[in-house]
Amino acid sequence: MANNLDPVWKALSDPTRRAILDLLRTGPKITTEIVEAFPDMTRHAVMKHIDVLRDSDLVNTREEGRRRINSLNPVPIRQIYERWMGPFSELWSSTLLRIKDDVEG
Amino acid sequence: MANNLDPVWKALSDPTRRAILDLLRTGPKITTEIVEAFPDMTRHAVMKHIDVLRDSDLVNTREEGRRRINSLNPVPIRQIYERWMGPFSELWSSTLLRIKDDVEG
DNA sequence: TAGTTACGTTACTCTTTGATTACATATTGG
DNA sequence: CCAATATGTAATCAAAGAGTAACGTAACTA
Repeated sequence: MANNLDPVWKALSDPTRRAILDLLRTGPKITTEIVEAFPDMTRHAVMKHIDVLRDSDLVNTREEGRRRINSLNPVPIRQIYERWMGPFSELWSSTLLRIKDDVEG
Repeated sequence: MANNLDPVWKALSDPTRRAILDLLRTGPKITTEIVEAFPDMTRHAVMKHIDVLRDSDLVNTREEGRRRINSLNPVPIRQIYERWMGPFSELWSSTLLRIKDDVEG
């Protein structure tokens, strides 16, 4: 298992890629289905994003004939939460945060 | 309150900036203190990272004489968790995930 | 088997980003 | 006041990232 989450952070920094992950949350999709969900972009641009997601292990791809079935791997997202966001969550319940919410809300 | 979390994602995608946030988790720091925590980088490089963190509202800065005191704002991190990671957390406990873990582990 | 479908590879732009260098300003302690 | 401290601005540069375009291959199906 890859232990360095840097590529995952990089992958998540792009809104298109996060949208692809949102899409895959509803179930596996073949590449063409994903491409068609982004009509403002060329097929190749979307495929590059899928490549990045696969390289960072956020998406698994298995081939079935001429189709490639892409499915979400939620493990790296969970790792980001546990390893990095977890420590910050202590601050979410602090008094300072509540004050800030009051001021801004 | 800023509602678009895109700049926050971008800010978090850089390991140096995440390290700065980790540092600020222990309490507010003046700019020079942060700079000195990254001896492999020039002062300006670190300051630019602080600028990005401030622009994305992850860090608040107040001036005190010739010093700038930088403090962590955990709110955007919480928002990322709630708005984006939360929906995925359903999958963390799903059967699909357990099967996947078994296959890959 | 011929044409359509699904996907891949390579190469080339254009923009953004991370970092450096040089110069400048403001504060403060002695 | 003056030198050291703390920070800021501007110009520049290299590398990475996002997107497009052109061409190619393998598989299904009618």
